[in-house]
Amino acid sequence: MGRRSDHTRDELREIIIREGHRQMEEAGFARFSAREVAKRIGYSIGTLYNVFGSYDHLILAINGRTLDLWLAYLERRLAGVEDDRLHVAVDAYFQFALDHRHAWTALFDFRLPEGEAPPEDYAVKLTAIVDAVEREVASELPPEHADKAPALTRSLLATVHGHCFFALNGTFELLGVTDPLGTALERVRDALDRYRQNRE
Amino acid sequence: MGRRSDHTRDELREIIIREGHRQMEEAGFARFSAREVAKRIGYSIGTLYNVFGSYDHLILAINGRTLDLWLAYLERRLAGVEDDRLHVAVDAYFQFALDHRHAWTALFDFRLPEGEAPPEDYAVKLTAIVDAVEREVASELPPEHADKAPALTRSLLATVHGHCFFALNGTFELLGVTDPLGTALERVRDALDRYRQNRE
DNA sequence: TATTTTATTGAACGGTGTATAATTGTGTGC
DNA sequence: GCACACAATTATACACCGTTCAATAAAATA
Repeated sequence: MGRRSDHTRDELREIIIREGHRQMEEAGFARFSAREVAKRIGYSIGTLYNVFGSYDHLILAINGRTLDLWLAYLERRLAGVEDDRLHVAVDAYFQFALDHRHAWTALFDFRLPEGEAPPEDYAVKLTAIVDAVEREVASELPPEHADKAPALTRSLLATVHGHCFFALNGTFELLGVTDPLGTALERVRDALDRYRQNRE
Repeated sequence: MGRRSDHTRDELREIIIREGHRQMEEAGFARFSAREVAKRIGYSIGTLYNVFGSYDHLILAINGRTLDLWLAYLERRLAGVEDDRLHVAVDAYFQFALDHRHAWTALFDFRLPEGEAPPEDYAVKLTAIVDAVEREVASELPPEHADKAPALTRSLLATVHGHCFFALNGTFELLGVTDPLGTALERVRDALDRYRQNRE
């Protein structure tokens, strides 16, 4: 068969990503299959490779979609909130991960070949999330420490990530930790206290 | 061929784990292949399945070996150290991950099927590492807060893990973070200050 | 020595990502 | 209106993967 003007290239791209993301949410990274995605949308496997070039690029596109959803969720949660916005942001981190277990986990299961950098649009999506959190961190810092916001934001994200990761992968359950979110929030508060009390 | 008394079952187990671990360090979780391990030790793929029962159990055995090496390294680093032992422990966390990138990452890339618990000996190995760190955390806490050591240890491990993970998977590089270890150590100090200053 | 037990094999199966030659519908120029 | 060129799509082939299992051969037992 030849050209099938049902869809433009971009529409097809969108269809594949949508179904791919659904697949990722259902099956998880380990069981994800590009062939299965092709089958479900009624295209052949070859078409996926014409559109994305490789398995890795398909995964990057799907993970990019997850980042989009993540940022949108974060902004929705923060909209209109006046008090404790950073608290809400951390809670949203956990809640999104719990609501999209497999897709969220896939963000960290996938790794590019050594030395290869992620495409720019992927980096942009990630940075957008970090920037959104950075705004909340900055507003919690006293003005004289405003310059600490970027570095502190990245450290707090790592901190929260560690707690969230251990909560989802069963490590905390194995170790008897019962309130990962509450614990993560304690660590965030501890870090902010460093600057609120003018130590160092 | 039939019984080949070159090795006992346990010796063969050991041989497979040793070569499997080597393979894991070289290729990483995504490219790891049980068939390749079999080929390299001169046994057939069927034999691996007779010994371990499944791919998952083979991986668990290899990851268990990584945990053994991790604990041994941590103890070696702490041996004879008198000051700043917790600092050394955190440094050892990072250094082991860097020295055994692929094997360390595989600990977190691998996930058992939903609802399945890891075998007890795996849990024991993990707990041993946590306990070793807990001793150092406890010795940093004032006596009146000794009861906080278990929960705080698990939280600090998650904190350090998050920083180490982002350092290794390229996230920090993408975000311009230059000193992941130093940043993690700051977060550890912040958490300890909560109890050293008698807040809350 | 005959028989049972046990370790080991390797082929078969259904799945994967990847590459590419062949095919077919569409749009263009004559 | 028709032939041609283009571009999208497919089907097939390939080399791998984890998994299963009947067949086999060597050691242990009787």
